[in-house]
Amino acid sequence: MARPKGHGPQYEVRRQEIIRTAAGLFARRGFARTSLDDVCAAVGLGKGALYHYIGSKEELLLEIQAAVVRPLTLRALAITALPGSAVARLRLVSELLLRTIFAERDLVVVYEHDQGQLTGARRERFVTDRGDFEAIVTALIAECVAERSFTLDDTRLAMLEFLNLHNHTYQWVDSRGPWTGPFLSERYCAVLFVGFGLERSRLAAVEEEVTTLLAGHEIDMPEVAHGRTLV
Amino acid sequence: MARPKGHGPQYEVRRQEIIRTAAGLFARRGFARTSLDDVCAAVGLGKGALYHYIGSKEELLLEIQAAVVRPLTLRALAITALPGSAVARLRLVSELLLRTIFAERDLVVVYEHDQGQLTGARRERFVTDRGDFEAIVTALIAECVAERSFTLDDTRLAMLEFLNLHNHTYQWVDSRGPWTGPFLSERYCAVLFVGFGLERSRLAAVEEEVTTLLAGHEIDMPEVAHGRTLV
Amino acid sequence: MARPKGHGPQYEVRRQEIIRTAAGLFARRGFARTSLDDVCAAVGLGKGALYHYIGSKEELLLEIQAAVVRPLTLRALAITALPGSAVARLRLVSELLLRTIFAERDLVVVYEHDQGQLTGARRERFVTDRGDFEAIVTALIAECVAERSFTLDDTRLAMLEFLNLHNHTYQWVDSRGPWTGPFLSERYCAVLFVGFGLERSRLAAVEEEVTTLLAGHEIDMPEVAHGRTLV
Amino acid sequence: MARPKGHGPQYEVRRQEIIRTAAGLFARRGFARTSLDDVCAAVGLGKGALYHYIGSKEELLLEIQAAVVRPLTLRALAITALPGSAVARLRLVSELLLRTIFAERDLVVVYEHDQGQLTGARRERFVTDRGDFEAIVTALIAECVAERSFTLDDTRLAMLEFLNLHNHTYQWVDSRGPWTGPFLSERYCAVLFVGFGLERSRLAAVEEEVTTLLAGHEIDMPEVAHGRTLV
DNA sequence: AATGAATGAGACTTCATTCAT
DNA sequence: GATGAATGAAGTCTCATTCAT
Repeated sequence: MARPKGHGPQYEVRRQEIIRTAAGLFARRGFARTSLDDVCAAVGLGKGALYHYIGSKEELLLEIQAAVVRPLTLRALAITALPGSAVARLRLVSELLLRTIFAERDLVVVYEHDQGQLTGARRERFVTDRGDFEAIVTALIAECVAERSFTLDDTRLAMLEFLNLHNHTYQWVDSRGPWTGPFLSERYCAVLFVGFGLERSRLAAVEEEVTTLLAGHEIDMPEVAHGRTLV
Repeated sequence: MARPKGHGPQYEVRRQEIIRTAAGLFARRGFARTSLDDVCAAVGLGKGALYHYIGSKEELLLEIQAAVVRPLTLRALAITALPGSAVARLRLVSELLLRTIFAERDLVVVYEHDQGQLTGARRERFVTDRGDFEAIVTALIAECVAERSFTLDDTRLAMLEFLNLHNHTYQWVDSRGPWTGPFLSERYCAVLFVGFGLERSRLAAVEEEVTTLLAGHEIDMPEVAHGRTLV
Repeated sequence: MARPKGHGPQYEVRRQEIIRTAAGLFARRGFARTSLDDVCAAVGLGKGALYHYIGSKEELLLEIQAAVVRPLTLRALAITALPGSAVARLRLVSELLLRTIFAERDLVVVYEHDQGQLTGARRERFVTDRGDFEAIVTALIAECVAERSFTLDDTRLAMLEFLNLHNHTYQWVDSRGPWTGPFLSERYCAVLFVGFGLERSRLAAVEEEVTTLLAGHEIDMPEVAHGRTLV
Repeated sequence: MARPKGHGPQYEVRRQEIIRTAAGLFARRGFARTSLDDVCAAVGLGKGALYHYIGSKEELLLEIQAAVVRPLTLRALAITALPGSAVARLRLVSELLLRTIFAERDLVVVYEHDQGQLTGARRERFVTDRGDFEAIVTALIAECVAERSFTLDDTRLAMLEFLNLHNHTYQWVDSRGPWTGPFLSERYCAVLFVGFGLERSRLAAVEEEVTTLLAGHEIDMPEVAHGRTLV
């Protein structure tokens, strides 16, 4: 965040490279089990040089978290602001989430898994950021209820169900199935939306609206990536 | 010559006490961030004495994992063998899962969160154990399809959806909502089952069957526990 | 040494059993690398019980050392007192040494190898004991010179050569050659004695005298044992 | 990206210093009884810094072993390749061995004494290295037989006798006698060679040849060092 | 901008020994 | 005589971080 001035033009590039490389290691071995020596080796920098780019190991973790949740929140806000039914927009948020999980596996795995390693002010900031995103989802679900797409008495519980189903995907995205974000999004939402009270017959219309929205607007989302199989 | 090298009668009691105390610490601070010194302090033993009860830190982790997945599998198998519709039995497995999550928060949190810390043979054993449980769920879902309760083309994906929704609950069970396992189970299953193709009108009948089964059989499940709020 | 009174008749038997079992472990793994737990497991006793028989780990080591050097010294003294030429008696001491190395491999290995682990008074006692044995050998060599069997100007150096050649055998006795103590003794002495100035033509006579002495007197020596091959 | 991860120019110097200092401690107190804390104190480094230079305690031991056996083997090979009789060259190998024992007491003591502490692949490598050296000696002895200097039926046993006599010297080199390597070598070889069948009258000629070889060729050997007396 | 050396706290684990029963 | 539990010091090794160059 607050970086000393006077850095060369390559500084930020290198920095992002380090954050992503570190995320890859953290995702595989876990944050606590990965040493900064490992990071140095992976990045090709000496111990001292690494500290020119990161403030501390925990700061590095926070950068990873931020690299996930900040774009996610911005993009979800943009989707919320689109015209169209709330269900369709919720379906787009679902797709955003899953595309992100598939396209940024490492970052997301660290984000989901190593939340607990943050401490103090950094922890609070994380909770706030995550809360912002959850609020967007909750509001969207409430809109769905308002427009009579869903029949729900507890939008907060519905939000938790929505996020349970989506977020836990990080646990097996690497090792199972040859699915893509958009595919899983359609499937997840089919189950959730009908379960939330949407008439099954309306699903096709929702998908059509989603297609139209995707075609008609510049919606900022990660590219579609395929699941891989880990060694 | 070699007389039996047993343990005192208190040994196993103390051992379980240690496993549970350690689970509490691991759940809160994370496995990697919790030192055996912390465990010693919590159980009131010296470093050396702790090793009378555990083989190593990782062995301790495995014990925790086993304490979750082994009873879970046994109990799920017993439920599978009950008479009654497959949907009702799946609903009971859901309740088993959620009651376990609520009653054994600490153990479950460690089980779900610190899988990756196991290595070598211990890791393989964990994967096998988890696979056994997943197979039970998959089979039950297939039965639901066979009895025409669900309309699904991919039971494996359905299983992953089922477990995503349930398992991710551990992430917030401590800090949110004043819900119970049975309550969440009904809610989760209402969404999932209808999403999977069950007619909404049949939900009440399923619940009734569940009540009957619970009343009529000795079904081995953790007691109902309420959510708490962490500091 | 100073044992509390009132021990049952089995006490000393059990004690010797422990000493020999421990020697086996120490010989294989080294004194420092062998824990008393290992000893307990091998003997079939609990930790506490072991301390009824030994004063401490180092005391156990001293007992092993004593079990080697004390009989060795007594037996060597007895040989010295025999009638006959000094060369023949030196040859018998050689055979005593090598028979001991083969028959009591474990004890000897510990004796030779882990001298340095003794401390304080125990160390001094060890040095004294070993010095006693060396003095016997030196005196015998001096007798050989006196009787004109050897031509030497430095009996102490000759003693060191004699013991170098013999004692270092413990280093490979387990893994090499299918030899026996008496065989190696004849070979070693053939080289040494001729090297020390004995006329080669007299070797046969010495061997004959040795045979006569062995047949005509009750000479206390370990039984002949064959080398084994370790796994 | 990945730039060469070298070490500073002082690194190897410091490293050798550490290896030799550690050898001194290991020689006196034994490998197992010497802690890395002791080594740290002796070299004036913190615990962590020590690990910049060594991989582990056992690796340190291996370095010491290698520092003995590798030069020894190379130098013995060079001697083998010299012109001259086999006896003279065997006598030079003897002198090489004893000069090494005297000049590098600490390294040799550790080499001879703490072989058993190596494990796994490191142990195998040690056995191989030692075998190489033994093969050189055996071959030289066979040459002596071939040139009719010795009369032997078992060159392998002769090699073991040769090495027994020489190697065991490490056990007392510190505390006894004011001898030097060349002196002991002449004495040892006088005994061995005559014992192996060389005519005593030829000894002087061998010594003369040795002197000529030493004067006429650049033979790589440790400087002559005198025995010291330990506290 | 980068390096490699150094630090020092702290991690897991082992082990000789003692003690109540 | 014997047990198993407990102790507490010490051991090897790791690692985030700092610093002189």
